Amino acid sequence: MARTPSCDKSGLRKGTWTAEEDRKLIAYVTRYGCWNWRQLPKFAGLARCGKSCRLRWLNYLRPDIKRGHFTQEEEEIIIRMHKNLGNRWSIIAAELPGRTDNEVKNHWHTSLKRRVQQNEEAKVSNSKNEGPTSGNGIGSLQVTPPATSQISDSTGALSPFSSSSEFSCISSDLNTTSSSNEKLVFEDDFDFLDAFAEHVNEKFWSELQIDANGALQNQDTTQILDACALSPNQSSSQSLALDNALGNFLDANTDPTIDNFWGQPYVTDTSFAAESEYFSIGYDADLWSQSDLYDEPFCLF
DNA sequence: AACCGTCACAACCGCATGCGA
DNA sequence: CTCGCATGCGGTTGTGACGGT
Repeated sequence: MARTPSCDKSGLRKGTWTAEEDRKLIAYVTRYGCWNWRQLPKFAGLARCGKSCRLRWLNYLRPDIKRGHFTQEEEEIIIRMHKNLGNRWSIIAAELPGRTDNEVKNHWHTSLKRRVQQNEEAKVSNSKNEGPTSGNGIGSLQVTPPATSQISDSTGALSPFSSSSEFSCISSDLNTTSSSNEKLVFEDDFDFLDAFAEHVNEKFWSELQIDANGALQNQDTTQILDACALSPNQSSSQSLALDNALGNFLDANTDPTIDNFWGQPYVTDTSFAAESEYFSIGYDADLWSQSDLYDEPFCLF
């Protein structure tokens, strides 16, 4: 279901995202947020256009994405709203927590559209046979019940990054989530990344609560991420080092089998981040304040 | 086993919109 | 008001999977 990787004339990659690219994007957005999609790939060490990064994050990598089978209730909402609004996919998707406009749109074109058309045809046929009183309106639209396999997975098949029900009970309070009791001390930038990678299979996302717009709800977390954010004013050598680190840090620390890594629920623990000395050591406030790009508060995701 | 048509969906593209200078 | 840039949105395409013949 993926495209063959390719490369366009400008040297930017197109097509299927590799696991390594995903990890780079996740690591970068997780840590620094999406301060500027166009600039992001450069700092994240990705040979992708910003648009592609944004799309990949919003439609696939975001932690609150719900993937897999649409429930009957979700399908009814889509059908009803499409009837009223037409192809306003983003608005329709907004009514379906965890669903993206792209996914809703795809589901409509591949499944619901045909089903609704058949239903309409059936109604027309019935009306011819039974007269004008047979129509019941939108609410009567027949929605095919989910298959047995779908029923057995009543929570919906979630993305590799949200594949457990843990997301439905995310706690955002870093002060109360130090369950891991781990206090890690980071000696430099890359140790943070290494530590991040060590926890990437555990409970990372469980510490973050993200609203419908993808914004962090926990102020403490936002402040932390503000403080550790990387300035584009870094020297080129710093940027280069960062690129290398971002490209390799997870490889060096995560599960050796990529398939296994991506098959795991994307949940890890960030409580260590809140307690780390890294955030008070690695942040140059003066340098930071010089950057016009960062005048606005960070918006993670 | 090979071929072919269809399905599902990730990803791309172009246009629209919002916003700050 | 205009312009340029960043982001959002919806249409469309490309590709692997899968089932039927």
